[in-house]
Amino acid sequence: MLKISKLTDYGIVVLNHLAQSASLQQSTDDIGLATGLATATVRKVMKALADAGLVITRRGAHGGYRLARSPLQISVLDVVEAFEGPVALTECSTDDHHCDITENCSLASNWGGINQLLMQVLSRVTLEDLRNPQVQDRLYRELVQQSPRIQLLNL
Amino acid sequence: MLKISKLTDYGIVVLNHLAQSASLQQSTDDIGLATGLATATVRKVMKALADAGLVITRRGAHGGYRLARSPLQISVLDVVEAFEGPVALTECSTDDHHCDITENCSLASNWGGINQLLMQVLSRVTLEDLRNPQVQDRLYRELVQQSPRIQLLNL
DNA sequence: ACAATCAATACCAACTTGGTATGATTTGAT
DNA sequence: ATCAAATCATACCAAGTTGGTATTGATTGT
Repeated sequence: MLKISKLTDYGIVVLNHLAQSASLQQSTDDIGLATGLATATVRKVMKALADAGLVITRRGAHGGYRLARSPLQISVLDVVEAFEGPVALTECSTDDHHCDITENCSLASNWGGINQLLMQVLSRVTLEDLRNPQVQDRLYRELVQQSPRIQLLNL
Repeated sequence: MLKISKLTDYGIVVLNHLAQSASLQQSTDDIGLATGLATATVRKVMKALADAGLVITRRGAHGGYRLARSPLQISVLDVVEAFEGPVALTECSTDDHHCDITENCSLASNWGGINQLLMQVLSRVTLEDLRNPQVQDRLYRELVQQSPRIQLLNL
């Protein structure tokens, strides 16, 4: 599977909706109505998004949520991390790698590399990309022609 | 998290061990001893690997397992799929995409693109790469200079 | 004051995952 | 043939995770 959680998926859907509604303040009810999600669920989703700083909330009457920044500046990685914490394919790939398999598991260091790679990819897909189907072109161009990337891989 | 399952991780560890032991036939006990995993668990791991055709089994006395092909020809994607089935970040990204959110969830098509991208990355990291830390160099070169990739992205 | 709205927490059912056990089947050696 | 060494196929269960909901409290505008 290697799948993201449903909550993360909902997060994307909600953000997408907020992006359409531009500067409009949206209440959880509004969002629930528009996306087909139960408002209770929406609340949970919004909290994670707010904690991650992806949306700005206003409490009280006529309050609600709006995007914290442009859809071009919100990456899939941002959303994934908002709901699931830092990307760590294995326990080895976190900072404190303590294998219970005391083995000469020299693989650890290299998992880190793959992690970086996946994060690179996810961080390059923006909310805007998800909405407009030119993803592939942009990604290809960025991955292929940007050289700063190599630095991130050489750790 | 966006993590792989422990079983998948074990799979990599076991394959790594088999790669070290080259042509040697290894029993589940051997493997368990070498990797620190319980033999019962090893058996479960081996079944998945065998079903996926990554190892070749020989039953009966003096039986055991060995790699089905060179570590250069076994990708991380192979192993991930062996344990977790096809990579599908969201339910939308599978073939039969039926959102329960009847919404204009036009995102579906684009998730597919990201999926492809991740699979590309995972399929380019081989077991051999995991063992020798030149992963980054190879990956960079491949991702950057191979052009056939663009075809896979244009679907 | 009041109503609208988010915040924080807690809860629970359903599913997934990790690990183990058991009995059947295959193979090689004596 | 017989027996021991192995894998095969299943099934099981405890523990953790996930998804969804409810409840109570805090904040804001009118």
